[in-house]
Amino acid sequence: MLRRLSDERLEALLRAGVEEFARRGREGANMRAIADRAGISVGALYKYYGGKERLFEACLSRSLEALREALAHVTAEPAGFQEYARRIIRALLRFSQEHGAYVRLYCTLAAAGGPEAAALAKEIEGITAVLYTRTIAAGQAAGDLRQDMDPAVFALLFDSLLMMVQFSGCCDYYRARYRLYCGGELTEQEARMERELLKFLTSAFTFSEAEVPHGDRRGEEEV
Amino acid sequence: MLRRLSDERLEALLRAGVEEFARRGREGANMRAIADRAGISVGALYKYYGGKERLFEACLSRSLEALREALAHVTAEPAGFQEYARRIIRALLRFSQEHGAYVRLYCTLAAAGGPEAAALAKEIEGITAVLYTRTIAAGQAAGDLRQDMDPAVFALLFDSLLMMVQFSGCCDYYRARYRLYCGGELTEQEARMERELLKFLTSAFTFSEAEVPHGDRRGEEEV
DNA sequence: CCATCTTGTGAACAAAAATTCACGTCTTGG
DNA sequence: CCAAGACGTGAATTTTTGTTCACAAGATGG
Repeated sequence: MLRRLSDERLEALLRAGVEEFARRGREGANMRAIADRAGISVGALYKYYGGKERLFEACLSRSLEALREALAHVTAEPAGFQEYARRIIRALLRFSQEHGAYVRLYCTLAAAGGPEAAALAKEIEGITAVLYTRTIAAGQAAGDLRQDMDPAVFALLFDSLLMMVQFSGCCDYYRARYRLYCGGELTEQEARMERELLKFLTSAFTFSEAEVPHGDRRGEEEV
Repeated sequence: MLRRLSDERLEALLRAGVEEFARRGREGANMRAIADRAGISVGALYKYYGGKERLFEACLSRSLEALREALAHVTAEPAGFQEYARRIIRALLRFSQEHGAYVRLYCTLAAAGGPEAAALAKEIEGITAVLYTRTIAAGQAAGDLRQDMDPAVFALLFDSLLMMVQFSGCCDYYRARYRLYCGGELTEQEARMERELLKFLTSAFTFSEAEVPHGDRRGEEEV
Protein backbone atom coordinates (compact mmCIF):
# COMPACT_ATOMS: atom_id res chain seq x y z
CA MET A 1 0.00 0.00 0.00
CA LEU A 2 2.66 2.49 -0.99
CA ARG A 3 1.41 5.91 -1.83
CA ARG A 4 3.96 8.15 -3.45
CA LEU A 5 4.43 11.36 -1.50
CA SER A 6 2.65 13.73 -3.79
CA ASP A 7 2.44 17.49 -3.47
CA GLU A 8 -0.82 17.23 -1.64
CA ARG A 9 0.72 14.78 0.79
CA LEU A 10 3.58 17.18 1.47
CA GLU A 11 0.97 19.85 1.97
CA ALA A 12 -0.82 17.68 4.51
CA LEU A 13 2.49 17.10 6.26
CA LEU A 14 3.15 20.81 6.64
CA ARG A 15 -0.39 21.40 7.83
CA ALA A 16 -0.07 18.64 10.40
CA GLY A 17 3.29 20.05 11.48
CA VAL A 18 1.95 23.55 11.95
CA GLU A 19 -0.96 22.19 13.95
CA GLU A 20 1.24 20.10 16.21
CA PHE A 21 3.93 22.75 16.74
CA ALA A 22 1.17 25.21 17.54
CA ARG A 23 -0.36 22.83 20.04
CA ARG A 24 2.74 21.70 21.86
CA GLY A 25 5.55 24.01 20.89
CA ARG A 26 8.84 23.62 19.11
CA GLU A 27 10.20 21.06 21.56
CA GLY A 28 7.02 19.45 22.77
CA ALA A 29 5.77 18.50 19.32
CA ASN A 30 5.43 14.77 18.75
CA MET A 31 6.87 13.53 15.46
CA ARG A 32 4.74 10.39 15.51
CA ALA A 33 1.61 12.47 15.99
CA ILE A 34 2.58 14.63 13.01
CA ALA A 35 3.19 11.62 10.79
CA ASP A 36 -0.07 10.00 11.85
CA ARG A 37 -2.07 13.13 11.28
CA ALA A 38 -0.52 13.57 7.85
CA GLY A 39 -1.25 9.94 7.03
CA ILE A 40 2.37 8.87 6.40
CA SER A 41 4.94 6.86 8.29
CA VAL A 42 7.55 8.36 10.56
CA GLY A 43 10.20 6.97 8.24
CA ALA A 44 8.91 9.01 5.34
CA LEU A 45 8.74 12.10 7.50
CA TYR A 46 12.41 11.73 8.33
CA LYS A 47 13.27 11.08 4.69
CA TYR A 48 11.69 14.36 3.71
CA TYR A 49 12.83 16.53 6.58
CA GLY A 50 16.00 15.45 8.31
CA GLY A 51 14.41 15.81 11.73
CA LYS A 52 12.21 17.88 13.97
CA GLU A 53 14.21 21.04 13.65
CA ARG A 54 14.13 21.06 9.86
CA LEU A 55 10.43 20.36 9.80
CA PHE A 56 9.88 23.19 12.23
CA GLU A 57 11.78 25.58 10.00
CA ALA A 58 9.60 24.59 7.08
CA CYS A 59 6.41 25.09 9.08
CA LEU A 60 7.54 28.45 10.37
CA SER A 61 8.59 29.85 7.04
CA ARG A 62 5.35 28.63 5.54
CA SER A 63 3.38 30.56 8.13
CA LEU A 64 5.55 33.66 7.82
CA GLU A 65 4.91 33.61 4.10
CA ALA A 66 1.18 33.48 4.71
CA LEU A 67 1.35 36.45 7.07
CA ARG A 68 3.35 38.48 4.60
CA GLU A 69 0.84 37.70 1.92
CA ALA A 70 -2.09 38.65 4.12
CA LEU A 71 -0.62 42.10 4.71
CA ALA A 72 0.79 42.67 1.24
CA HIS A 73 -2.15 44.58 -0.17
CA VAL A 74 -2.51 46.96 2.77
CA THR A 75 -0.20 49.61 1.40
CA ALA A 76 -0.94 48.85 -2.24
CA GLU A 77 -3.02 51.98 -2.59
CA PRO A 78 -2.02 55.10 -0.68
CA ALA A 79 -4.42 56.26 2.02
CA GLY A 80 -4.54 57.96 5.41
CA PHE A 81 -3.95 56.45 8.80
CA GLN A 82 -7.55 55.50 9.46
CA GLU A 83 -7.93 53.72 6.16
CA TYR A 84 -4.65 51.86 6.67
CA ALA A 85 -5.76 50.88 10.14
CA ARG A 86 -9.04 49.59 8.76
CA ARG A 87 -7.24 47.51 6.15
CA ILE A 88 -4.85 46.09 8.72
CA ILE A 89 -7.65 45.17 11.08
CA ARG A 90 -9.60 43.51 8.27
CA ALA A 91 -6.59 41.69 6.92
CA LEU A 92 -5.63 40.29 10.31
CA LEU A 93 -9.16 39.38 11.33
CA ARG A 94 -9.48 37.51 8.08
CA PHE A 95 -6.05 35.93 8.56
CA SER A 96 -6.94 34.66 11.99
CA GLN A 97 -10.22 33.29 10.68
CA GLU A 98 -8.71 31.53 7.68
CA HIS A 99 -5.34 30.53 9.07
CA GLY A 100 -6.03 29.91 12.72
CA ALA A 101 -3.26 27.34 12.87
CA TYR A 102 -0.63 29.91 11.88
CA VAL A 103 -1.85 32.34 14.49
CA ARG A 104 -1.84 29.63 17.14
CA LEU A 105 1.72 28.84 16.11
CA TYR A 106 2.78 32.46 16.60
CA CYS A 107 1.06 32.53 19.95
CA THR A 108 2.83 29.40 21.13
CA LEU A 109 6.22 30.44 19.83
CA ALA A 110 5.92 33.89 21.33
CA ALA A 111 5.26 32.33 24.71
CA ALA A 112 8.12 29.87 24.48
CA GLY A 113 11.06 32.11 25.26
CA GLY A 114 14.63 30.95 25.19
CA PRO A 115 17.54 32.27 23.16
CA GLU A 116 15.75 31.83 19.81
CA ALA A 117 13.03 34.23 20.92
CA ALA A 118 14.91 37.33 19.88
CA ALA A 119 15.59 36.06 16.37
CA LEU A 120 12.03 34.88 16.04
CA ALA A 121 10.67 38.23 17.17
CA LYS A 122 12.78 39.93 14.57
CA GLU A 123 11.43 37.63 11.87
CA ILE A 124 7.77 37.83 12.78
CA GLU A 125 7.57 41.39 14.00
CA GLY A 126 9.75 42.54 11.17
CA ILE A 127 6.78 41.98 8.93
CA THR A 128 4.45 44.18 10.93
CA ALA A 129 6.78 46.62 12.68
CA VAL A 130 7.86 48.34 9.48
CA LEU A 131 4.29 48.67 8.31
CA TYR A 132 3.01 50.07 11.59
CA THR A 133 5.92 52.39 12.22
CA ARG A 134 5.75 53.84 8.75
CA THR A 135 2.01 54.24 8.84
CA ILE A 136 2.23 56.15 12.08
CA ALA A 137 5.18 58.27 11.05
CA ALA A 138 3.45 59.20 7.81
CA GLY A 139 0.22 60.04 9.59
CA GLN A 140 2.06 62.20 12.07
CA ALA A 141 3.98 63.99 9.35
CA ALA A 142 0.75 64.68 7.47
CA GLY A 143 -0.84 66.14 10.57
CA ASP A 144 -3.47 63.42 10.67
CA LEU A 145 -2.22 62.13 14.01
CA ARG A 146 -1.54 63.73 17.34
CA GLN A 147 1.88 65.28 17.80
CA ASP A 148 2.16 64.60 21.50
CA MET A 149 2.84 60.89 21.29
CA ASP A 150 5.87 58.68 21.41
CA PRO A 151 5.52 56.97 18.02
CA ALA A 152 7.58 53.95 19.05
CA VAL A 153 5.44 53.16 22.07
CA PHE A 154 2.23 53.85 20.21
CA ALA A 155 3.30 51.53 17.41
CA LEU A 156 4.00 48.84 20.00
CA LEU A 157 0.56 49.31 21.50
CA PHE A 158 -0.97 49.17 18.04
CA ASP A 159 0.81 45.89 17.40
CA SER A 160 -0.23 44.59 20.79
CA LEU A 161 -3.89 45.15 20.07
CA LEU A 162 -3.69 43.54 16.67
CA MET A 163 -1.89 40.51 18.03
CA MET A 164 -4.39 40.03 20.81
CA VAL A 165 -7.32 40.41 18.47
CA GLN A 166 -5.87 37.69 16.29
CA PHE A 167 -5.35 35.43 19.29
CA SER A 168 -8.92 36.13 20.39
CA GLY A 169 -10.17 34.50 17.23
CA CYS A 170 -8.41 31.18 17.41
CA CYS A 171 -6.46 30.46 20.59
CA ASP A 172 -8.43 28.62 23.26
CA TYR A 173 -7.47 30.79 26.19
CA TYR A 174 -7.97 34.06 24.35
CA ARG A 175 -11.22 32.86 22.86
CA ALA A 176 -12.47 32.08 26.35
CA ARG A 177 -11.37 35.54 27.43
CA TYR A 178 -13.32 37.04 24.55
CA ARG A 179 -16.43 35.15 25.58
CA LEU A 180 -15.94 36.37 29.12
CA TYR A 181 -15.82 40.02 28.10
CA CYS A 182 -18.05 40.11 25.06
CA GLY A 183 -20.14 36.93 24.99
CA GLY A 184 -20.15 34.79 21.88
CA GLU A 185 -17.27 34.10 19.54
CA LEU A 186 -15.15 36.73 17.84
CA THR A 187 -15.42 34.84 14.58
CA GLU A 188 -19.13 35.59 14.60
CA GLN A 189 -18.70 39.22 15.60
CA GLU A 190 -15.97 40.45 13.33
CA ALA A 191 -17.90 43.52 12.26
CA ARG A 192 -18.35 44.53 15.87
CA MET A 193 -14.65 44.16 16.56
CA GLU A 194 -13.63 45.98 13.41
CA ARG A 195 -15.88 48.90 14.24
CA GLU A 196 -14.92 49.22 17.89
CA LEU A 197 -11.22 48.62 17.44
CA LEU A 198 -11.08 51.24 14.73
CA LYS A 199 -12.90 53.64 17.01
CA PHE A 200 -10.49 52.87 19.83
CA LEU A 201 -7.42 53.33 17.67
CA THR A 202 -8.65 56.43 15.91
CA SER A 203 -9.24 58.20 19.19
CA ALA A 204 -5.99 57.02 20.70
CA PHE A 205 -3.94 58.20 17.74
CA THR A 206 -5.87 61.31 16.84
CA PHE A 207 -6.94 63.22 19.90
CA SER A 208 -4.56 64.84 22.30
CA GLU A 209 -5.45 66.36 25.65
CA ALA A 210 -4.57 69.78 24.33
CA GLU A 211 -7.53 69.68 21.99
CA VAL A 212 -10.08 69.71 24.76
CA PRO A 213 -10.62 73.25 26.11
CA HIS A 214 -10.57 72.28 29.76
CA GLY A 215 -7.73 69.83 30.15
CA ASP A 216 -9.71 67.77 32.66
CA ARG A 217 -12.22 64.99 32.12
CA ARG A 218 -15.95 65.34 31.40
CA GLY A 219 -16.25 66.43 27.82
CA GLU A 220 -19.65 66.02 26.22
CA GLU A 221 -20.46 69.55 25.05
CA GLU A 222 -22.69 68.14 22.33
CA VAL A 223 -24.67 65.03 23.32
CA MET B 1 22.95 15.12 54.74
CA LEU B 2 19.22 15.24 55.28
CA ARG B 3 17.75 18.66 55.48
CA ARG B 4 14.24 18.78 56.85
CA LEU B 5 11.87 20.40 54.37
CA SER B 6 11.42 23.71 56.06
CA ASP B 7 9.06 26.48 55.02
CA GLU B 8 11.80 28.16 53.08
CA ARG B 9 12.51 24.90 51.28
CA LEU B 10 8.85 24.56 50.33
CA GLU B 11 9.01 28.14 49.19
CA ALA B 12 11.98 27.35 46.99
CA LEU B 13 10.10 24.37 45.60
CA LEU B 14 7.16 26.50 44.55
CA ARG B 15 9.45 29.10 43.05
CA ALA B 16 11.27 26.44 41.08
CA GLY B 17 7.95 24.99 39.97
CA VAL B 18 6.63 28.32 38.76
CA GLU B 19 9.85 28.94 36.88
CA GLU B 20 9.82 25.55 35.20
CA PHE B 21 6.10 25.54 34.35
CA ALA B 22 6.54 29.00 32.92
CA ARG B 23 9.45 27.88 30.81
CA ARG B 24 8.10 24.63 29.46
CA GLY B 25 4.40 24.57 30.14
CA ARG B 26 2.09 22.43 32.18
CA GLU B 27 2.99 19.22 30.35
CA GLY B 28 6.52 19.99 29.27
CA ALA B 29 7.81 20.79 32.73
CA ASN B 30 10.55 18.50 33.98
CA MET B 31 10.07 17.21 37.51
CA ARG B 32 13.74 16.40 37.92
CA ALA B 33 14.66 19.93 36.89
CA ILE B 34 12.26 21.33 39.46
CA ALA B 35 13.63 19.15 42.21
CA ASP B 36 17.21 20.00 41.29
CA ARG B 37 16.53 23.70 41.13
CA ALA B 38 14.82 23.58 44.50
CA GLY B 39 17.71 21.62 45.95
CA ILE B 40 15.73 18.55 47.00
CA SER B 41 15.36 15.01 45.67
CA VAL B 42 12.61 13.91 43.31
CA GLY B 43 11.41 11.54 46.00
CA ALA B 44 10.74 14.37 48.40
CA LEU B 45 8.98 16.32 45.68
CA TYR B 46 6.62 13.41 45.14
CA LYS B 47 6.10 12.98 48.87
CA TYR B 48 4.97 16.58 49.16
CA TYR B 49 2.91 16.86 46.03
CA GLY B 50 1.42 13.65 44.69
CA GLY B 51 2.70 14.38 41.21
CA LYS B 52 3.08 16.95 38.48
CA GLU B 53 -0.56 17.92 38.33
CA ARG B 54 -0.83 18.65 42.05
CA LEU B 55 2.37 20.68 42.01
CA PHE B 56 1.07 22.65 39.08
CA GLU B 57 -2.14 23.50 40.93
CA ALA B 58 -0.09 24.77 43.84
CA CYS B 59 2.09 26.93 41.59
CA LEU B 60 -0.90 28.33 39.76
CA SER B 61 -2.87 29.26 42.84
CA ARG B 62 0.21 30.84 44.32
CA SER B 63 0.59 33.06 41.30
CA LEU B 64 -3.12 33.91 41.18
CA GLU B 65 -2.88 34.98 44.79
CA ALA B 66 0.02 37.28 43.96
CA LEU B 67 -1.92 38.87 41.10
CA ARG B 68 -4.95 39.45 43.29
CA GLU B 69 -2.77 41.06 45.88
CA ALA B 70 -1.07 43.30 43.34
CA LEU B 71 -4.41 44.70 42.23
CA ALA B 72 -6.10 44.80 45.61
CA HIS B 73 -5.31 48.41 46.44
CA VAL B 74 -6.41 49.84 43.10
CA THR B 75 -9.98 50.46 44.13
CA ALA B 76 -9.17 51.06 47.77
CA GLU B 77 -9.75 54.78 47.41
CA PRO B 78 -12.44 56.02 45.02
CA ALA B 79 -11.26 57.94 41.99
CA GLY B 80 -12.06 58.64 38.35
CA PHE B 81 -11.21 56.53 35.33
CA GLN B 82 -7.88 58.10 34.60
CA GLU B 83 -6.65 57.69 38.14
CA TYR B 84 -7.79 54.08 38.22
CA ALA B 85 -6.07 53.46 34.92
CA ARG B 86 -2.89 54.97 36.27
CA ARG B 87 -3.02 52.78 39.35
CA ILE B 88 -3.65 49.67 37.28
CA ILE B 89 -0.78 50.43 34.93
CA ARG B 90 1.55 51.06 37.84
CA ALA B 91 0.44 48.00 39.71
CA LEU B 92 0.93 45.72 36.73
CA LEU B 93 4.22 47.23 35.63
CA ARG B 94 5.45 46.70 39.14
CA PHE B 95 4.03 43.19 39.21
CA SER B 96 5.80 42.23 36.02
CA GLN B 97 9.03 43.66 37.33
CA GLU B 98 8.88 41.96 40.71
CA HIS B 99 7.15 38.75 39.77
CA GLY B 100 8.33 38.07 36.24
CA ALA B 101 8.01 34.34 36.79
CA TYR B 102 4.27 34.62 37.45
CA VAL B 103 3.75 36.70 34.36
CA ARG B 104 5.75 34.25 32.27
CA LEU B 105 3.58 31.48 33.69
CA TYR B 106 0.41 33.29 32.58
CA CYS B 107 1.88 33.86 29.16
CA THR B 108 2.77 30.22 28.72
CA LEU B 109 -0.53 28.92 30.04
CA ALA B 110 -2.52 31.32 27.91
CA ALA B 111 -0.75 30.01 24.84
CA ALA B 112 -1.23 26.38 25.72
CA GLY B 113 -4.83 25.86 24.77
CA GLY B 114 -6.72 22.64 25.30
CA PRO B 115 -9.89 22.02 27.26
CA GLU B 116 -8.52 23.52 30.48
CA ALA B 117 -8.03 26.87 28.78
CA ALA B 118 -11.58 28.04 29.35
CA ALA B 119 -11.49 27.31 33.07
CA LEU B 120 -8.08 28.91 33.34
CA ALA B 121 -9.24 32.03 31.54
CA LYS B 122 -12.14 32.33 33.93
CA GLU B 123 -9.79 32.08 36.89
CA ILE B 124 -7.15 34.49 35.70
CA GLU B 125 -9.28 36.97 33.83
CA GLY B 126 -11.90 36.85 36.54
CA ILE B 127 -9.48 38.86 38.64
CA THR B 128 -9.08 41.63 36.10
CA ALA B 129 -12.31 41.51 34.11
CA VAL B 130 -14.49 42.61 37.01
CA LEU B 131 -12.16 45.46 37.83
CA TYR B 132 -11.89 46.73 34.28
CA THR B 133 -15.56 46.33 33.41
CA ARG B 134 -16.67 48.13 36.56
CA THR B 135 -14.15 50.90 36.14
CA ILE B 136 -15.36 51.53 32.62
CA ALA B 137 -19.04 51.28 33.44
CA ALA B 138 -18.62 53.71 36.33
CA GLY B 139 -16.67 56.15 34.19
CA GLN B 140 -19.28 56.02 31.50
CA ALA B 141 -22.11 56.53 33.98
CA ALA B 142 -20.31 59.53 35.46
CA GLY B 143 -19.90 61.04 32.02
CA ASP B 144 -16.10 60.84 32.24
CA LEU B 145 -15.92 58.46 29.31
CA ARG B 146 -17.25 58.52 25.78
CA GLN B 147 -20.78 57.27 25.31
CA ASP B 148 -20.28 55.89 21.81
CA MET B 149 -18.30 52.81 22.76
CA ASP B 150 -19.08 49.17 23.25
CA PRO B 151 -17.92 48.80 26.88
CA ALA B 152 -17.36 45.06 26.57
CA VAL B 153 -15.02 45.37 23.60
CA PHE B 154 -13.24 48.36 25.07
CA ALA B 155 -12.69 46.48 28.31
CA LEU B 156 -11.22 43.61 26.33
CA LEU B 157 -8.87 45.97 24.52
CA PHE B 158 -7.89 47.54 27.83
CA ASP B 159 -7.07 44.11 29.19
CA SER B 160 -5.18 43.24 26.03
CA LEU B 161 -2.90 46.22 26.37
CA LEU B 162 -2.22 45.58 30.01
CA MET B 163 -1.43 41.92 29.36
CA MET B 164 0.95 42.75 26.55
CA VAL B 165 2.69 45.41 28.56
CA GLN B 166 3.29 42.89 31.32
CA PHE B 167 4.63 40.37 28.83
CA SER B 168 6.88 43.05 27.36
CA GLY B 169 8.65 43.31 30.66
CA CYS B 170 9.59 39.71 31.25
CA CYS B 171 8.87 37.28 28.39
CA ASP B 172 11.77 36.79 25.99
CA TYR B 173 9.82 37.16 22.78
CA TYR B 174 7.86 40.19 23.94
CA ARG B 175 10.95 41.77 25.38
CA ALA B 176 12.66 41.40 22.02
CA ARG B 177 9.61 42.95 20.39
CA TYR B 178 9.83 45.86 22.81
CA ARG B 179 13.46 46.40 21.92
CA LEU B 180 12.55 46.29 18.25
CA TYR B 181 9.95 49.03 18.59
CA CYS B 182 11.30 51.15 21.40
CA GLY B 183 14.95 50.27 21.88
CA GLY B 184 16.18 49.29 25.33
CA GLU B 185 14.36 47.33 28.00
CA LEU B 186 10.91 48.12 29.31
CA THR B 187 12.13 47.54 32.85
CA GLU B 188 14.38 50.55 32.41
CA GLN B 189 11.71 52.70 30.80
CA GLU B 190 8.71 52.18 33.00
CA ALA B 191 7.99 55.87 33.32
CA ARG B 192 7.92 56.22 29.56
CA MET B 193 5.47 53.35 29.22
CA GLU B 194 3.27 54.56 32.05
CA ARG B 195 3.04 58.02 30.54
CA GLU B 196 2.39 56.93 26.97
CA LEU B 197 0.02 54.10 27.80
CA LEU B 198 -2.03 56.41 29.97
CA LYS B 199 -2.13 58.93 27.15
CA PHE B 200 -3.18 56.23 24.72
CA LEU B 201 -5.92 54.90 26.96
CA THR B 202 -7.22 58.28 28.03
CA SER B 203 -7.72 59.35 24.45
CA ALA B 204 -9.24 56.05 23.42
CA PHE B 205 -11.75 56.07 26.25
CA THR B 206 -12.47 59.76 26.44
CA PHE B 207 -12.74 61.30 23.02
CA SER B 208 -15.46 60.43 20.56
CA GLU B 209 -15.59 61.50 16.96
CA ALA B 210 -18.66 63.55 17.72
CA GLU B 211 -16.60 65.90 19.85
CA VAL B 212 -14.57 67.13 16.95
CA PRO B 213 -16.49 69.80 14.96
CA HIS B 214 -15.59 68.38 11.55
CA GLY B 215 -16.02 64.62 11.83
CA ASP B 216 -12.97 64.01 9.67
CA ARG B 217 -9.30 63.74 10.61
CA ARG B 218 -6.85 66.63 11.00
CA GLY B 219 -7.71 68.26 14.26
CA GLU B 220 -5.08 70.56 15.73
CA GLU B 221 -7.00 73.84 16.10
CA GLU B 222 -4.65 75.07 18.81
CA VAL B 223 -0.97 74.30 18.44
C1' DC C 1 9.54 -10.15 -17.40
C1' DC C 2 13.53 -9.38 -14.65
C1' DA C 3 17.27 -6.56 -12.33
C1' DT C 4 17.82 -2.47 -10.11
C1' DC C 5 16.76 1.69 -8.16
C1' DT C 6 13.71 4.76 -5.62
C1' DT C 7 10.64 5.41 -2.01
C1' DG C 8 7.79 4.21 2.11
C1' DT C 9 7.11 1.27 6.26
C1' DG C 10 7.07 0.37 11.03
C1' DA C 11 9.68 -2.39 14.28
C1' DA C 12 13.81 -1.61 16.88
C1' DC C 13 16.99 1.28 19.38
C1' DA C 14 18.30 4.93 22.49
C1' DA C 15 17.50 8.81 25.21
C1' DA C 16 14.64 11.37 28.24
C1' DA C 17 11.50 11.79 31.87
C1' DA C 18 7.52 10.45 35.20
C1' DT C 19 6.94 7.78 39.06
C1' DT C 20 7.98 4.23 42.59
C1' DC C 21 10.40 2.05 46.31
C1' DA C 22 13.96 -0.25 49.21
C1' DC C 23 17.09 1.83 51.95
C1' DG C 24 19.62 5.15 54.60
C1' DT C 25 19.53 9.29 58.00
C1' DC C 26 17.76 12.08 61.44
C1' DT C 27 14.45 13.00 65.33
C1' DT C 28 12.13 11.90 69.41
C1' DG C 29 10.18 9.85 73.40
C1' DG C 30 11.63 7.11 76.87
C1' DC D 1 21.85 6.31 74.73
C1' DC D 2 18.52 3.50 72.11
C1' DA D 3 14.48 1.86 69.47
C1' DA D 4 10.74 3.34 66.62
C1' DG D 5 9.10 6.22 63.49
C1' DA D 6 9.34 10.08 60.22
C1' DC D 7 11.59 11.89 56.45
C1' DG D 8 14.55 12.21 52.41
C1' DT D 9 17.39 9.86 48.84
C1' DG D 10 18.46 8.43 44.30
C1' DA D 11 18.71 4.12 41.73
C1' DA D 12 15.40 1.28 39.31
C1' DT D 13 11.22 0.83 36.59
C1' DT D 14 8.07 2.23 33.18
C1' DT D 15 6.46 5.12 29.65
C1' DT D 16 7.07 8.21 26.06
C1' DT D 17 9.32 9.74 22.08
C1' DG D 18 13.15 11.14 18.69
C1' DT D 19 15.68 8.67 15.34
C1' DT D 20 17.54 4.79 12.59
C1' DC D 21 17.45 0.88 9.69
C1' DA D 22 16.52 -3.62 7.49
C1' DC D 23 13.06 -4.76 4.64
C1' DA D 24 9.17 -4.35 1.29
C1' DA D 25 6.58 -2.25 -2.44
C1' DG D 26 6.35 0.04 -6.53
C1' DA D 27 8.87 2.22 -10.66
C1' DT D 28 12.12 2.01 -14.52
C1' DG D 29 14.88 0.56 -18.19
C1' DG D 30 16.24 -2.91 -20.96
